Amino acid sequence: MPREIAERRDAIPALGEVFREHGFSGSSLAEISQHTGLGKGSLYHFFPGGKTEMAEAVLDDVTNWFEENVFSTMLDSKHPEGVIRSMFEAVNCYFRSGERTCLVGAFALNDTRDRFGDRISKYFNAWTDALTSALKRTGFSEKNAAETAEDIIVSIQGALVLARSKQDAEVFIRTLKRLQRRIATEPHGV
Amino acid sequence: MPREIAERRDAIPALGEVFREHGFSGSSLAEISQHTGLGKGSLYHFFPGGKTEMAEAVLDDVTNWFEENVFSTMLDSKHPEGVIRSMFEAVNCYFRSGERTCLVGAFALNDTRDRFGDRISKYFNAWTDALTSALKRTGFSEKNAAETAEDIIVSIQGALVLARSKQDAEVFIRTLKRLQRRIATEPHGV
DNA sequence: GTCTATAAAGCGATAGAC
DNA sequence: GTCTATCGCTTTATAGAC
Repeated sequence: MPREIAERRDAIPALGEVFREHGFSGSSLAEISQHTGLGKGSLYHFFPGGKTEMAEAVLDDVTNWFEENVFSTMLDSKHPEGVIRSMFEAVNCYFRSGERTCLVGAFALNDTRDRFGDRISKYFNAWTDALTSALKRTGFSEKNAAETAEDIIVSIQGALVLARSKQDAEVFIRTLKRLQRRIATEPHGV
Repeated sequence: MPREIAERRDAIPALGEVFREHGFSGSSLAEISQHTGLGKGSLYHFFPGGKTEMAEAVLDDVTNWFEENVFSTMLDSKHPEGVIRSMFEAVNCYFRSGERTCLVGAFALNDTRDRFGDRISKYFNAWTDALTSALKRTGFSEKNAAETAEDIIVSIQGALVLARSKQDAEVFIRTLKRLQRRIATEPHGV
């Protein structure tokens, strides 16, 4: 049986939890060390760039997860309706029905964005492009697909903010349902 | 001519800027001292509770601003349509058309929420209640008013996240326009 | 690859002179 | 009310033994 943390990538999930809970500047190496079970020596061995490199690795991991599990199928599937439904399922699962926050969105709201701006842009641009592509293939006009994709991603992010603000995950669940209802009934043209 | 910072409340705007830019744990007393022009001695004279009391004062100030300039008229005005339009104008002005983030929302996304949970809840509950009240008086059914109010606040918060993530304030401007269009054309019943 | 020790700087907060 | 000096602690990061 392999050790729990034998290589760099094994530490990523725990790192993500720490950054999600405390933010970037609120995450100390002591907390990171405790939560990953790795001493400072090991942490700097795996991440010579220190905390910054750890956060970069987490952001890359988040984006890769979405690329592989969500975005890729949205860009080329023959069944865009099913793919969009799958996106909502994946989003609901990933964010634990509103109990979990979006690390990328949280990093964007203060000067942490200055450190990781390229990765933050990349995540949201990839999501926007993939969803726009899928919407177009369900019959949305070019312009309406782009606007609806933006609307959906905006609402998901806002629902995460409001759900955590009010300590009411139902806000998130209601929002996802509302969005799905809307794209099912809305006129798809301009 | 009075001095720029002669009493506690004069420091609040600068404090707000620092917390908005760096987050709570990322804001050091050195930075706060520099940006407010107050030495540590003065800061602790005005805010004996230290950084926590400073952030509480800023959150209270934000909520008071919204109470006085936005929420109060929404709760009792005879002209709810105009009041809702005014809300969007005030929101657009306050958040500088998407260039400024929401301090309350940003605090909510990590463990900073644990320190200020009551104030964060209060802000969003007051906003939700005021907007729901105004929507009901424009003819929305009880249930639809509550859901639409939640939708609008969710979208505003999400637009702030996405605008800053993509460094594109147009996301925010487009979202406000879209929301106003929607409440003007949507059926108001259940 | 993991540990301990340690450096050097920064942190929040306090004390006391003025 | 504002200042400087300082306390005690934590921070990130490195060095070197194992």
